[in-house]
Formats: sequence, structure tokens, C-alpha cells
Amino acid sequence: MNGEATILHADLDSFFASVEQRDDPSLRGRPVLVGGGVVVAASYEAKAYGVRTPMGIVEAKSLCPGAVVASPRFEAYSAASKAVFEVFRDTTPLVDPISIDEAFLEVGGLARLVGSPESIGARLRERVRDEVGLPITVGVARTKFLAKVASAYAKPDGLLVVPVDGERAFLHPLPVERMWGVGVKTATKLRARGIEHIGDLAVVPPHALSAYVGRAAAYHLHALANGRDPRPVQTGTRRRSVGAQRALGRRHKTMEEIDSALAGLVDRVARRMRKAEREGRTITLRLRFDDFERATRSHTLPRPTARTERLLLVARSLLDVAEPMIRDRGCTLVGVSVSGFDPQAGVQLELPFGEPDTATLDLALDDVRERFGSAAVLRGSLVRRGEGFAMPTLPD
DNA sequence: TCTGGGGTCCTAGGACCC
DNA sequence: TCTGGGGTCCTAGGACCC
Repeated sequence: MNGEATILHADLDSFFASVEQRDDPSLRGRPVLVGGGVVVAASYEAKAYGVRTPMGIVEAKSLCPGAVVASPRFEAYSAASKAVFEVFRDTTPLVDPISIDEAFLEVGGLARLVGSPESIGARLRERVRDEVGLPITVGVARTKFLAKVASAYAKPDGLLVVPVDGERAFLHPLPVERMWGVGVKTATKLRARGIEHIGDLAVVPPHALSAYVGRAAAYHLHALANGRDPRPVQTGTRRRSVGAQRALGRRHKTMEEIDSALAGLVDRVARRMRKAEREGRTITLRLRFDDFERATRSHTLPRPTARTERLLLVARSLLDVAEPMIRDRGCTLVGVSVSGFDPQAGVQLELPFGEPDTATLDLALDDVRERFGSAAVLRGSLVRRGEGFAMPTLPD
């Protein structure tokens, strides 16, 4: 496994709000909120007043009366993202995108040619600032998780290297909420049991943790808290679903209005799938009711498709199934997504009885990767996923 | 103060198969 | 009266992320 701090996590600061400030100089230095009903992004000037996402615009304005509200311009963000990723890929070919505004970069092979990971990170920040006009924060560490935590810690407009011999000192005093994968619900459960810092999490045996956060999360969190994160920086990871959704507002909607919204969403999704040359088997209808509770209904076809008519037929039959619920509880959001793109194959390996050590599991994982040439997920058995996200977790 | 739009992964139960 | 052991696939919901 990688023994040096060669992974960069590069994360644009308040991305949407920064693009608005870049494109309209009158917004620079002022609190900016991007959004419609809710705040999608807030500039650091606005965050200083306690504005968070996703928060209602009205509430955000009451916290920060001087804020300027900008409507989202998704094409501008998409173009800015492309420009930033060009700088990433010009830095190293090993770029692992996470979202529109962040990515991991492996720069381990570049040391002799270009310089240390720290100097590469600093240069990357300069280039994004000069060539795209946006502030970006970079974390540098031995693993993805540590690099990600480092960039979050260094925000905004910062650079932080976590040296290999300083990992525990950096990580363990941080609150559990800083863990990637620990949100409000999990943090509440952990805190109720006296687990407040990442250092506390590191010493709880995973089998004990699994009782309240689930098996996979328990082993995953335990490994991360102890500095173990074997996920490599990977290129070429493909999307596993394509979806679209639309909030319908508070006014009561008729079934006809919901159906026509659904038809528009299916058309959009089908076009995007055809453009990406993907076909899927599972169609999921997503609903949100008047009380903001959610429900999903799905159906899996025998064969994949990207044809609008085929997908719409299934989506409509799911809407028929859900009609009584909608009549009963109202509907404030409708969405559709298509997944089941790639066939999945499985393989079973003989592992030593009992609790396998990580070295054994790493070897097994390498074996599977070698045989399938792709990411693998490790459970009680080893499951190969067509283009999955490598997230080894230890079995019970 | 009412709450966007796009995704990811995990869990649990049931149907079904040999 | 008791009822295997192993597996796959599908559905629905939950939590989380940006």
C-alpha cells in the first residue's frame, strides 16, 4: 500500500457562489446566496452569518439581510468545472472525479519530474486561480480519506499537508462529524454513546459499532479512523444511474400535472442516457408527499433500454401504482431514475476461517482485481462490480 | 422559515432456485 | 412435529454526499 503522502484532494470553495462573484465583480467581497427556494451555495461572506446549505432562502436572508441572491446558472458552473478539470488533467493523468467541483489526484509518480506533492498542490492552486479565476483548497495525504479531511480543514483558499507520521495527531482530535460518511443521524448515535472524536471511534471494536451503525459502516469507519483506506485513485469510473427530478411547489397538483411533469423528466433522462450510450434495466419513480416524507417505486425490465417510450411506459405504470398514495398524501416532488446499466458478476474466494487480517484481505482483493481488471467490493464474500467504487470492508 | 437537483452505497425481506 | 444450506435477484427504504 502507498506509504507516502501523494494523494491530493482538490475542492473548489463555495463553487457556485465563487463563479457568480467571478462573473459579476460587484458581488466580490459581499455575501452571495445562490438558489431559488433553498440555498444551493453560499459565499464565505454569507457563511460567516451562519448561512448553511440547504437552508430556505427566507431564513438565510433573515440571518444575513445584506446578502445578494443569485439564480443558479448551471451551464456556467458546468463550463467552469470543465476548465478546472483540464488543469487537473494537465497536472496528472490520474484524476478521480468525485463531483462537479472536487477530485482526487495521484501525484506520486511525479516527484522527480515536477516536485513534491506539496509544491504540486500549491502550483495547482495558483493555476486554477490564474486560469479559471476560482479559489480552490487542496489537501495532501497518504490516503483519500485523510486528503479529503485535510482539504475540509484547510478551507477556504488553503493548502494542508498531513505528514505520514502526523496522521493520528491530526485526525484523532477532530469531531466525529468530520468523518466522510458520518452525517447528522450517525453523529447523534455515536455521541449518544460517548463517541465524540475520531480518536474515540478508532478504539471502539467494529463488531460493537456495527450494532448501531450497520456492519459495513462499522468496519469502514473503524478502518478510516485508524488511518486505513485502501481505495486507490481511479480513473474511468462510470456513472451507475441517471435521474431527474422536479419539485412541484406547495399548490395541490392534479394527476394530469404530475403525469406531464413525469413525461418531461423521462424524456430528459432518456436523452442523457442515449447521449452517454448507456442502457438501464431498473426504473425508479421517486415521490415526495405534502409532509415531505418520501417513497420510491421501482421496476426492473428483463433487458436494458434507453428508449423514451419504453421508459415512459414503465414510469407511468409505477405512477399508477402510486396514485392512491398521492391522492391520500399529496405530492410535492416527482423524480425518475434509471439504473442497472451493467451486468454484475460474483466470485467466491476461500478465506481462512475466523477473522481475516487486513493483509490477507488486501491480497484477496488484489487477486480479484487482477482477474477482473476492475474495482471490487469485499464483503463476507468478494463481489465484483462492473465499474464499482472500491470500498473494502471486513466481514464479521 | 418551509425545504433543489444530482448522485452514491448499504440493509433487510421476500421470491425463487438447486 | 419439524422443517438443510447455499445462493441470486428484486424491491423499498435509509443515510449520506456535493
